[in-house]
Amino acid sequence: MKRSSRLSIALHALVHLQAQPGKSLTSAALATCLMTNPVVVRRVLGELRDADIVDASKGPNGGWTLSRPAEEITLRQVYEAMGERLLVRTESDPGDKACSIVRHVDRVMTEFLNDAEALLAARLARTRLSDIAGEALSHGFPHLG
Amino acid sequence: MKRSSRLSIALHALVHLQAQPGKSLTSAALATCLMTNPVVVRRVLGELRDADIVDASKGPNGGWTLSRPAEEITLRQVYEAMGERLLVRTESDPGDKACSIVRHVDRVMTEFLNDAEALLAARLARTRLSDIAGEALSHGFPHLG
DNA sequence: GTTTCATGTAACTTTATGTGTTACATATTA
DNA sequence: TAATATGTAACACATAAAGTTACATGAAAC
Repeated sequence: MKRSSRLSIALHALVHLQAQPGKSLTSAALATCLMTNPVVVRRVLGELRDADIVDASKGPNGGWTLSRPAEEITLRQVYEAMGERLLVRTESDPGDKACSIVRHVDRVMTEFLNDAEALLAARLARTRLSDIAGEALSHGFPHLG
Repeated sequence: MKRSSRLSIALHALVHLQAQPGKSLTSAALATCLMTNPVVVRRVLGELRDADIVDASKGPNGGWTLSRPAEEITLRQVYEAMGERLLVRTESDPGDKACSIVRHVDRVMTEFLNDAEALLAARLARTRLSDIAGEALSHGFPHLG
C-alpha cells in the first residue's frame, strides 16, 4: 500500500460513521469497507479517540461512533489528532550539522515548512467533516482562494 | 538517513556551486561536503541538469557549475526539476476505488492537495538561490505572509 | 457469574521507498 | 592514449508504514 494512507483511512472511516448516525460500527465492519485490517482501523481511530473525535465501546453492540456532530469536526482536528504531517521533512543527516551551509539551508527550509504548515492548518480548519460527507457537496473542496 | 533529503541535498549543492563562481566542482568534492556518496550527488544534480539549472562536464577539470546566475534560479524551479512533492500523498489502495466514499474522499483530498501545492509553489517562486546563500541574509526565509 | 463480543496492544512479518555502494560504460581533456 | 569525470545499471542496506497474529481487557446480555 502507499505511504501515509492513514489520513485517508481516517477520513473514510469518519464518513462511514457519519453516514450511520447513532449506530456504532465495529473495527471489523469498517476494515471491510476500507479494505484493510481491523487492527489498522483501531490504530487510526484510537488516535481520534484520544482527541475526543470518536468514541469506542467494547462488548456486544460495541464499536465506534462520532463523539460530536459532523458539523463540529474539522479536518484540522483530525489532522492534528493523528500527528500527521502534510509536508515532507527535508532535514539533513545529523552528523552533517558541522557545515554552516547545511545548518543554514536546514534553518531556511524549516522556517518555510513551519510557515507552510501553519498555512495549511488554517485552511483545514475551515472544512468540516459534514462538508466532505454530504452527497449534495459533489462540487468538491472549498477552494483555497 | 532521513526521508526525502533530496531537496536538502540539492539546495546544499547549489549553495556550494554559487559560492565558487566560475569554478566547477566534481561529484566527489560535493559528496565530501554533503557527507554522502558521489553517485547520490550525480543523481540529484542530474535532474537539475535536465532542467537547465546546472551544467555537467566530463573529463579533467570537469564537474558541475550553475547554468545561470543564482539570482535567476528560484526554489520553485529546483523543486519542480526534482519532481519532489512537498506534500505527502494520501491516496487509497487502487483496489479500493469501487467504494464511492473512497472515491469521494480521494477526490476531495486530491483537490485540496493540488490547491495547496500550487500555493506553495507560488511561494517558492519568490525565493531565489541568491536569497538563501548570502551571508547577509541571516534573517532567514522571506515570510509567507 | 459466565458467555460473548469488541476494543487495546504487543510482537512480528511484509512491503515500499530512499539511500549507499560497487562496477563499468562513455565522453572529454591534455 | 592516459587520466579524469559524468551516466547509469545493479544490488545491498536502512527505515517506516502497513498487514498479521495472538492475546489481554472490558462491557453487555443471558
